[in-house]
Amino acid sequence: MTYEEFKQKVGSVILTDQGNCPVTPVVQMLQGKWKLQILYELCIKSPMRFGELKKMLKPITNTALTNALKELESDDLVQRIQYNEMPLRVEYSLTQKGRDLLPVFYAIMQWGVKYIP
Amino acid sequence: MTYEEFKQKVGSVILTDQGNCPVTPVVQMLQGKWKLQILYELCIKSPMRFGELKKMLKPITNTALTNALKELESDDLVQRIQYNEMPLRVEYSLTQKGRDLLPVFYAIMQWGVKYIP
DNA sequence: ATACCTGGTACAGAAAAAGATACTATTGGA
DNA sequence: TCCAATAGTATCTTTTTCTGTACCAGGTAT
Repeated sequence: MTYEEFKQKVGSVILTDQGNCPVTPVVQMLQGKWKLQILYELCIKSPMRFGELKKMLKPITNTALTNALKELESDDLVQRIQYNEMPLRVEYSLTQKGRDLLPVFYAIMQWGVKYIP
Repeated sequence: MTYEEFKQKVGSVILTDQGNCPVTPVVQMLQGKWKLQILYELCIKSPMRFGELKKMLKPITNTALTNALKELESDDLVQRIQYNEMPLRVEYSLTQKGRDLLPVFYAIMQWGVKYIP
């Protein structure tokens, strides 16, 4: 994709607010030390339980995992379902909105293939 | 793109390190309050001078702009060229590596079109 | 001489993010 | 009655990031 193609596409698709980068809010939604790794685990396997995620993301703390999951949930990227069994079971999975990030991740990975050794 | 397609593509292309999200380092490179907005301005217009960027990104401070540009430069996403005229002129532009992020930004914007009202 | 232009630096303080440690609620079972 | 398991909370400290303010350097115009 060239500059010019990009400008054309950007211009016609979403550049309604002059000067405000439309990519920023999306990347802000993915910011934080753990969110992307959580989404990645949920891309690979879904649903996953709290403790399962914690094991995969070791050495994450309860606090960090809880906070990240809450934010992802409030952005509607991740769904939380609680089963009131004993012991308690809570499962996390991607929402449709979350799954729709896959092409973004894939574009990033293609860039990574070229530039990360 | 579905889960399964993603897993297949990820698995074959880049998932050599088990459990480590390959998207994370790229997003980390874009983190920080100003970097994306700088890249975005340089997508729209390139090259741009220091003062010109400062005007576009107002109310950014000198410190913040300098730091962000230095990091982008050290990641080889942005190129700095200094012309020793008077008054001094310094121009910033995207490198090829930086321009190759355009498909990523475009994928993000397509997602944004669907989910950001 | 002095003030002004561009493109920065230096440094202190405020604010935000992350980490460490301890604790809670539910309830099934020994 | 007390312990274990899961899925968290609560609170404090440390670390990182961001901001505000002042200043510098080379050269030019007055």
